[in-house]
Amino acid sequence: MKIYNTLTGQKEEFKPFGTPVKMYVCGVTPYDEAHIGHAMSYIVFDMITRYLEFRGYQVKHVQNFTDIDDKIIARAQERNVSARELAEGYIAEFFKDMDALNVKRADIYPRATEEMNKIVEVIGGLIAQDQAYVSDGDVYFRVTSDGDYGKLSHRSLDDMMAGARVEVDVRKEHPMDFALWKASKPGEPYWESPWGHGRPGWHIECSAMILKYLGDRIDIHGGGQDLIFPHHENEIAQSESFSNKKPFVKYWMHNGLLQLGGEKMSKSLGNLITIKEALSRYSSDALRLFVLSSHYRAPLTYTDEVVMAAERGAERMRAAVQGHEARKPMGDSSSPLVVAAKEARARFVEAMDDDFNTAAAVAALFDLVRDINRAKEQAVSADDLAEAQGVLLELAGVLGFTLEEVAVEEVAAAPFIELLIDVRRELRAVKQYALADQIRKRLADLGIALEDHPEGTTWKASKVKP
RNA sequence: GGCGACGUGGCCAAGUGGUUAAGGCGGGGGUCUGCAAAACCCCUAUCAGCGGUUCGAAUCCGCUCGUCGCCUCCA
Repeated sequence: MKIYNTLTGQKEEFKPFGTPVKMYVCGVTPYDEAHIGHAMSYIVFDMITRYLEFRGYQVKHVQNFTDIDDKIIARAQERNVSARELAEGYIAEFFKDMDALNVKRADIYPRATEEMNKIVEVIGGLIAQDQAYVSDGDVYFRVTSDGDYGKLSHRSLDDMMAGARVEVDVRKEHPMDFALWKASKPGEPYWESPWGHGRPGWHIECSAMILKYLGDRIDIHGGGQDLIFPHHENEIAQSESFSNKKPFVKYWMHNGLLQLGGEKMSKSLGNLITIKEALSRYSSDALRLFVLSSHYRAPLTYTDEVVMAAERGAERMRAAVQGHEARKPMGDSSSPLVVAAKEARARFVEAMDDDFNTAAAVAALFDLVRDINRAKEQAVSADDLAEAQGVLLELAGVLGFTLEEVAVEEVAAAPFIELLIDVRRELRAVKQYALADQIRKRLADLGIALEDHPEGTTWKASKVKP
């Protein structure tokens, strides 16, 4: 399989260093609710993890929490709680969101505040090698000590200086030098270090955690494209300088950014939609289909129209696996449906092997959906149908779809819905269609869709408005 | 100013040198239905513009127009 590597700008054959595949994905700074941009990123890397496992790789997945930084301190002071309490609360919310999105848990979730020993060790090592220096209680990384600084974002120090948006800071030797350790101000949380009380800079925690939990060379490092510079650039500089081993990361993977109404959704613009808000309107499968309908490296624009379209698509997939019953595989059926399922699988794998082309993989799934529905009308054997549905469920599962019916809060209302359906059946029996149709219409307005079949009437909750 | 991405049907989105340009949503017409819904069938594009390379280009090159991202906290 091939993976696009930001470092080289090319698709490369995936050859991990060994087993397990070591993967690190940048996590969040838990000072607020996670938004749908985070959802996109973690859905993407969830899909990548699931596919690697589907392809037989064992994956060791680490994701951090930046639970101490300026924003956390500021927010905690606003709310009059400790930085730790604030972070703790939003970490719990983050896990709720990820679970609701059916994002599989990483193996380890280290937190910056709990990795101070390793962080201090790495900073100390860099100072000892003269690649970092202490200045007024801060510690800075000396970018000129790293011969290939800028290789990930593909620009030179000269290019960056030409940007001219760098502030002059007398504490730094070079304007692009960045903080490894920040001295604390009075009243701020701090940790002990050889350079005085302070806290780690943003980039160093990831280097330290990777070195500690995965080693000095890892296979995949992921995050949003907005992290390429400066965050990941600095991580490479620190890590390779400290360990003297290259490459620090074999495949750098970056997802495109989610836009909202044409604008990038970002904390500074304040135009955020939280994951909870999105999930109150759409199913998690719909959000996932929305994300995976395009390539992970392409930017994506969130609009109600497009997510609603994904909701309808998700409903069609769900309907296709309805009534699936697990059966023993029958071996080699030559029925057209089973053959179609095999073809869908082959197309799916081919698409995914090409840098996780989920858009093409999803297309294969929808073709299988059509084949299954067609077969249902033609009353194929239960074994063949179960087999094809099983393939659809399996492949959809690799992309992280649950294909479970929309959870109905109205479940408590189910007996009443059944009652209305009974009444309506009586009305239809005596051809009181106007009343019968009114019941159907008003239930539809409440999000309950009725479907009349020769065998009787079924109902389901729907997120799609009639 | 520097670096980079992108522009495919009404909307979203694959395809990056050669059979009928995937798929989803929407729209139109059918089948089914008391009517619907769901499902199925059929229809709905020549790839921003111009020029070039080539036997042949959406796909390569150049220019023009347009959109966007990064360079600052950010997934």
